[in-house]
Amino acid sequence: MKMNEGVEWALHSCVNLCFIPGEAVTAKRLAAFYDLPAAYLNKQLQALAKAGILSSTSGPKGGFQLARRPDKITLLDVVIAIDGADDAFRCTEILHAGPGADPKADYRKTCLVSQAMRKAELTYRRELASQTIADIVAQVESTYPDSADNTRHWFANLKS
Amino acid sequence: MKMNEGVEWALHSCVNLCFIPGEAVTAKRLAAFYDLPAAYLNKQLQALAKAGILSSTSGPKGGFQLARRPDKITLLDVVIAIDGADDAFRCTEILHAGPGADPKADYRKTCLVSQAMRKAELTYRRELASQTIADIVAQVESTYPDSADNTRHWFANLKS
DNA sequence: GGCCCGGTACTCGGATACTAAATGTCCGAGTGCGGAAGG
DNA sequence: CCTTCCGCACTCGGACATTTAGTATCCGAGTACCGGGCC
Repeated sequence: MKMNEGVEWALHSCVNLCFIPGEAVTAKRLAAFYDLPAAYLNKQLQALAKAGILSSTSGPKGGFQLARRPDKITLLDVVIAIDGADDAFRCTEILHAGPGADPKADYRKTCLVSQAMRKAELTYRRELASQTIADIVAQVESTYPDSADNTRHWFANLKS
Repeated sequence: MKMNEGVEWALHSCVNLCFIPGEAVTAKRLAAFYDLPAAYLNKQLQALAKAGILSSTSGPKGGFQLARRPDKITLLDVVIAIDGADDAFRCTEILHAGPGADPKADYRKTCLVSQAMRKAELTYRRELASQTIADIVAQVESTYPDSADNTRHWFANLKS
């Protein structure tokens, strides 16, 4: 069980975009901030844009910005945009191959093993959905106010 | 985020082993029950044995059996044995590359994004740890008593 | 007849291929800006 | 001097390699049983 690494980048990028409201930021600059491969980060940002989390603009003065208020973007939204909506535990309905199986049964719902795993994943997703980008930003502001200021200045000026 | 498919097999196999107490069952027979590739299932069972969940015996009349009581085997134990203990979300501490970073800081603990993700995973693991193989077996017994009997007979007799 | 011993068949165990997916890179389509030309 | 138009530089967007991890298979090490030989 390994989550796409782009999720980390996407979350941090969303947080950083919160510090630069109303302005399009290019993938290159977001990548330079953490010294990430720009082209690959761009790909992740595209996924966020396709999911309606970011809005993108082409051409000079183009870039990405949040498509909606940070308190309307949950961590689950970002995870699903980058990593897909599929459950980690995939019930392949092996019971179908077992003796005395009902060919028309939907074991994804009736199999108790599947139910137990699904139940756990549900709590996971519920927890992710309960936290928003705005929450993270607020925590950063209160816990590391200097860091927040530094980030703002870095993106405001061209140099670090 | 995709979990190893062997987890499903391992869980079902553990449940089935509960129906055959005190007897070693070969990987081949466990695989035949669901028409799975025997060699690959064997590999998963080895992982369970290495984790101390199953005990293995070589030679004729050999096979696998539960190494401890089913109510002492949590779903988390099985997941970790097959899929590894690493968190799905891997904090690569990209903050280290950011401006104004503290080289000696452990961002896996201080990074708020990492904390938020870890918090969600913790609830997931807690939920998995709260359910045992014995719970699943008990649910099967009460919900599908016929299925439980069928399984017992299938393993008792050589034919289905 | 009973005991011992070797061969055999069967099991797990780990080393070895194969396949899919994540990771990383590259080039093309589209767009706004800047400058030059003309009025 | 102001307006218009063209070329350019910069951006996202998706198609294309590369590397890693998951999937699957195979053969060797070990062990209990079974049969024959010996006492």
